Amino acid sequence: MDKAFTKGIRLIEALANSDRPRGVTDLAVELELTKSNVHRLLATLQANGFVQQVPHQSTYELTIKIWELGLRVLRRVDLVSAARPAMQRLAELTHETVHLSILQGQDVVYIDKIETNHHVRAHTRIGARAPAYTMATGKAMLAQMPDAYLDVLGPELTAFTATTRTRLKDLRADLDKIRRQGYAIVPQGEWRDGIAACACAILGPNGRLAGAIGISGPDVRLKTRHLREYSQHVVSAAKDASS
Amino acid sequence: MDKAFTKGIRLIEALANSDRPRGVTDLAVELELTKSNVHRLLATLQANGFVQQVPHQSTYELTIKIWELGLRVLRRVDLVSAARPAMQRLAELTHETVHLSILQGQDVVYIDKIETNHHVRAHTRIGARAPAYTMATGKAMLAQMPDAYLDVLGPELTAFTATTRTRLKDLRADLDKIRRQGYAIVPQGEWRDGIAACACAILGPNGRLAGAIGISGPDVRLKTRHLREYSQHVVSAAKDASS
DNA sequence: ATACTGTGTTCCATACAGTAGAACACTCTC
DNA sequence: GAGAGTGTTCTACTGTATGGAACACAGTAT
Repeated sequence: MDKAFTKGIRLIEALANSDRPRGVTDLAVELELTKSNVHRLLATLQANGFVQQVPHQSTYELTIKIWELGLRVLRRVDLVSAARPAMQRLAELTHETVHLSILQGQDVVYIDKIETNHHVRAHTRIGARAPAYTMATGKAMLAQMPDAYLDVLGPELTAFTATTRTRLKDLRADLDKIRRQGYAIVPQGEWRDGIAACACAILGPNGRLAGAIGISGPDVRLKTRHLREYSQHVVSAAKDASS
Repeated sequence: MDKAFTKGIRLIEALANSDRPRGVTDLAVELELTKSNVHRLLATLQANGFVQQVPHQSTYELTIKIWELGLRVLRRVDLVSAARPAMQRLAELTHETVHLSILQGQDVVYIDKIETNHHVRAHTRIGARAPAYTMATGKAMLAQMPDAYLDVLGPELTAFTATTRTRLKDLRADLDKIRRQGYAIVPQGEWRDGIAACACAILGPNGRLAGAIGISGPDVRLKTRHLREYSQHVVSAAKDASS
């Protein structure tokens, strides 16, 4: 179904993922397409303003048109501006890095953050993805979804640290607990070692899941008792952001 | 050439431009396609994670995947982080709104800005587009391009305000002046009424045009003599951002 | 100078994927 | 319960995307 379109999409992704202009042959090899195919796809992308050739070379790169489209999508979601004040307050109360993320399939995507001024920082980037079942924000959101939601990811629970939940049973137990207490705590990094976090889901006006807000920092500083203490602030911040 | 792909791209754009989820028929009418066609395109987009159906309705909307791709493109350009310090300094020196933009075909796209704390603001949005020949930043950039660059836009010089240059001859004269003095001044809005601006091009390490930095504000406050006075700061800010 | 290997680009007949239309299932409204 | 809207599925045809080969142009090695 729509073979040419699928190829074009994969081409866009390939161009977005590389930080330098790419040549036709190069792309053809990576995507396992013929040169002529890639060339024609690039030509159509160029005709639509998504791609440009760098002058005096014949390599291609994406224009910022995709970025423009992406901005509009984010503006439609509008969670960022809605949650900003609550995030700011949370950052001042806890002096830890505050994250705002949303659930996208089985992944978590960071859409905003406020950095702490501590020296040791949990190094993350806005726009980054991570498996939802390994993150505090991800778990807080998964807990809001029907049980069936987990079925699709099935046995794909790969371990990233020693504490990563690799059995669906353990994960479901975590989610049950989160549902009961209203917030998620991950005292030891299940995605990156040494990171502790606390998060709570944000619900939209219709009562459906909108995203999650959370704090995180090095587990040597953020002990479980601190997380418990901060959890009330996280919960109220999430409540404030629900609008 | 690549009809299906082109249709798919147009579909993505249509979805990005509307701020609410869209139905199949709705989109089919707008894009002048058949329902089945739109439906299949949406299915492929969905399979690739760019589109999702809103639950309990059968309307479609873009996921933030496009935003993720767009962010990576912007990060590659990297002008934003390179120019930030210079923009900050310029804002403090002039107390006017500072804009960072790049040239995209015949348009200017804002990629960053710092707002003034004055009450009257030139209301613009990051990610917005405007015709290059009507903006201070746009003219500063066009002045860096070979004369032939203007030929493509040809007689498409439409007037937006009384001062908009509608004849190519006048525009070329403006650009000559800008080339000579090293910066662009637009004392009376040629795109929006009442806006005065001053801008200077930013060159990359290879000597090629990278973007432009500029200040703007209401012409009742920003008289030509102020613009002249500030121009040195704008020029040095642009020089600082060239790295 | 000349061959060579690597680019990106153009061309073209064939196969097959995308096309449009009709039929279907479903939800609302009247 | 009929009707007018939806979104979805199916299918036979047709026009388009396909990949291979030929081309043009570079830079490098012979």
